[in-house]
Amino acid sequence: MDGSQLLKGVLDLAVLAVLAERDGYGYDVVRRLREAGLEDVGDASVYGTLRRLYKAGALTSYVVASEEGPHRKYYGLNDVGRSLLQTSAKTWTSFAATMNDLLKEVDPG
Amino acid sequence: MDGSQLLKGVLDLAVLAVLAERDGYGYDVVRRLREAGLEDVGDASVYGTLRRLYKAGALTSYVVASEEGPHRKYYGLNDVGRSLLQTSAKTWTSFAATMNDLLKEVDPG
DNA sequence: GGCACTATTCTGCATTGCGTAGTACTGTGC
DNA sequence: GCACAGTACTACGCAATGCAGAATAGTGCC
Repeated sequence: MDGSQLLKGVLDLAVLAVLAERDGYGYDVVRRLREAGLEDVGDASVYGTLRRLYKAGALTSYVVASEEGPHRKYYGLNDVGRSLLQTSAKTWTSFAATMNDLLKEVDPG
Repeated sequence: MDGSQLLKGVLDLAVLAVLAERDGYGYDVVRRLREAGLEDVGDASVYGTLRRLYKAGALTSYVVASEEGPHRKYYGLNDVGRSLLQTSAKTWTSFAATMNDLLKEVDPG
C-alpha cells in the first residue's frame, strides 16, 4: 500500500465503484463514468484500468457475443475486487477529508 | 483547464492551501503537509510542485538568510496563486462530490 | 581544525498512470 | 459495397510522484 496510489489511483476506485453497481463492459463503463460526472475520462484510461485491475485479480471477465455488434467483454467484481473497493474507498474518504480540512481554512464562508 | 489535473494534481492544491495559511519554505511545507495528514508526501515532490507553481507565476519567493542554518527559501501566494487556489479548490470539491456520490451507492451504512 | 549531525535545498532517474491517436472488427442502413 | 456506429485494444508520450543522493550552512564534540 503506497501513497502514490492515494494521489493518482482515483480512476481505479471509480471503475470499481461503477462495477460494484453492476457488471459492465469497457465502453459502457466509460459512458457510466461520464454520466456520473467524470466527463473528461478517456476510454483508453478505462481500458487500461480494467486490464490492470483484472491482472491484479480483482475482476472476473466474460465475453458476451452479441448478435448486434462485436463481442462485449464484461467485467465484474470478485471478492478480491470487492475488498479492494472497500479498502480504496476508505482510503479515499479519509484522504478527501484531509483535503477538505486543508481547504476549510482557505475558503471563508 | 484539463481533466488530468483533476485526477493527479492534488498536491498542487494541498501546497497552495498550506501556503494560503501563511508563507513557508519547502522543508516547512513538507512538515505541515504531513502534520495535516498527508504523511506519505515526499519532499522532492513538494520541491517540484513549489518550483512548478512558481514557474507558473502563482508564487512569490524570497530568501531569508538565517544565521542558524542554510538560507530558507520562502514561498507565498500572489494574486495568481490565490485565484488558482480558488479555482482548484472548486474543481476539487466538485470532483470529490462526484466521487462520494459514486461511492455512496457502494458503502451501505 | 576535523567530523558527525541536522536543517535545508536541489537534481537526476525511474515508475506509473492518464491521454491522444490510431487500428481492427462487427453489425446496420443506404 | 460503403459509410457509419458500437466496441475493443495497442503504442507512444507527457506529466507527476517518489527515491536516492549531492550540496550547503550551521552546531556540537573531540
